[in-house]
Amino acid sequence: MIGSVVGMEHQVLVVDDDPMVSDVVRRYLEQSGCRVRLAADGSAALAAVAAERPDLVVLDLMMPGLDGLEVCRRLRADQPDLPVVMLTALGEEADRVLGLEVGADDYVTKPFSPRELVLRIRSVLRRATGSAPDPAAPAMLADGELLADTGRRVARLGGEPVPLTVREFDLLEFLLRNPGRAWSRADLLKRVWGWQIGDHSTVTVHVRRLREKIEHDPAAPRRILTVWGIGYRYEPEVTAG
Amino acid sequence: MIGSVVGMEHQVLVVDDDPMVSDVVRRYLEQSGCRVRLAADGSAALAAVAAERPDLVVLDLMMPGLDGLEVCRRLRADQPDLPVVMLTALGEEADRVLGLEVGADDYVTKPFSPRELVLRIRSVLRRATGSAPDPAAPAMLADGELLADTGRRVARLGGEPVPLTVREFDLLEFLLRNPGRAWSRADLLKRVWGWQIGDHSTVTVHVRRLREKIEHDPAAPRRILTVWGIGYRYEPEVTAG
DNA sequence: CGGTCACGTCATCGTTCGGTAAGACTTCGT
DNA sequence: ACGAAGTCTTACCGAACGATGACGTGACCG
Repeated sequence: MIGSVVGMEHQVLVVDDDPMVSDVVRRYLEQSGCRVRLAADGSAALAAVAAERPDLVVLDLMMPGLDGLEVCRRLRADQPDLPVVMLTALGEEADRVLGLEVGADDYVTKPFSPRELVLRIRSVLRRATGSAPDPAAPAMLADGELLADTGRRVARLGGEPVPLTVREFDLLEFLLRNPGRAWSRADLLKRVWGWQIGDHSTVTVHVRRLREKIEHDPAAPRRILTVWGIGYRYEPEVTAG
Repeated sequence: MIGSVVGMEHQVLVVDDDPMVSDVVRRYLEQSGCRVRLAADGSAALAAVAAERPDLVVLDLMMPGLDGLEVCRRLRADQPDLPVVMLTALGEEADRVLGLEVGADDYVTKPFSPRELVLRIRSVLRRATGSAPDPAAPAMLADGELLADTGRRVARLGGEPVPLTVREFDLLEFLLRNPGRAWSRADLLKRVWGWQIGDHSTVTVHVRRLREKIEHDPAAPRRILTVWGIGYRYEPEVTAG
């Protein structure tokens, strides 16, 4: 059970030309307590946004006519605060960077688990509606000397700014949000990269690069620990609770 | 059973026409604390879901009669929240098929490592039960001073972390979940290693290594006891109450 | 058009793991 | 007490795994 978004019922506009997709998405969103409208193409989407004033738009990247990027740009021009979650396929040229560039608040790669999508949407909604302190999506993640400012997407180590790339920050953010537990490379690929399949060494390398930046001694990491035969685990400096 | 199992015991339905596969999967899942039901084909699966109300379904894609896709669709129509993990042979069709069309929550390609499958299943269950970012809620097996944290895959002896290898942890976990009775080496080979046949000395050696790490005096073990002529038995420090 | 940066991939290398074998030791039946 | 069967202990070695450095590509910038 996905559970309802606390407090109010949100209205979500789902824009996708494939009914197969939009239908599944709608069912899941409705289940989680959202009102849902559908639009099959870009211009319908723009019209629907004007008419319905949704709280969030789920936008497929590849569509006939106005594609997701273009729709997103026009939305941004008009309503910069309207949260947008992008749907992209793996094979598509545009990856997340492109999506984020035009101002999407999050993206989900196809094929995705509907559950995952709903979680992302809820997270974006929570952030967007600026609701009170939300333990599920704090803007600042801190552990001892290490601080991750998810708003500015900047990390600090004892006050000193640490330049992290997009991937590195995503990875760190995920680990900080899910500390203590051992995550397999496949898990990380899926939840940080949004890939269902892929080369596990990608994770290995990025963990290494991240360690290089946030561990005092990268050869003997104290935060991002290797769980042999399993994956990695973030060890909180300060034990929660 | 000793050891407060913090975190609930899930029921999982495994659907596969190949007993070879489903049997191994079942053993691993049971070892990791799930109750398991088997179904050999699609219609049996649907019946079992209706009758048993499992928390999660592991579904083979290729099956005679109703295949995994069809089963998944019908499940979705009825119970959109029931998590499904797909088993697929490495193939090209998998991506398109699996992502949206049927809404599987994850999939694992054959051949797979049973351990990886169990990790995925746990991961899906965790998300599904909505306890995602909760580092305090992994299943803990405890007996007196000894603690096995299955989330972190770390054991503790009186608070002090004890580094265990994958096999050692698996073995300990099994014994903690099945204390008090004697297990033959063949049993352990089957249920911990997933082997039907094999050298019994493998077990002997691993028990030795485990004792070395968790017994105060490995020469006079108080937890993992030898049952002469039979095998081994985990002796709970605290008698179940 | 170079130069830089991010990032995925690959090859290599050192480490760890874990199964096996062999000998020492203990238990048990006679 | 003796031999046989069972168990413990140690050492070894191939295989699996992770760390590391380097390369190729594409995006972005001057």
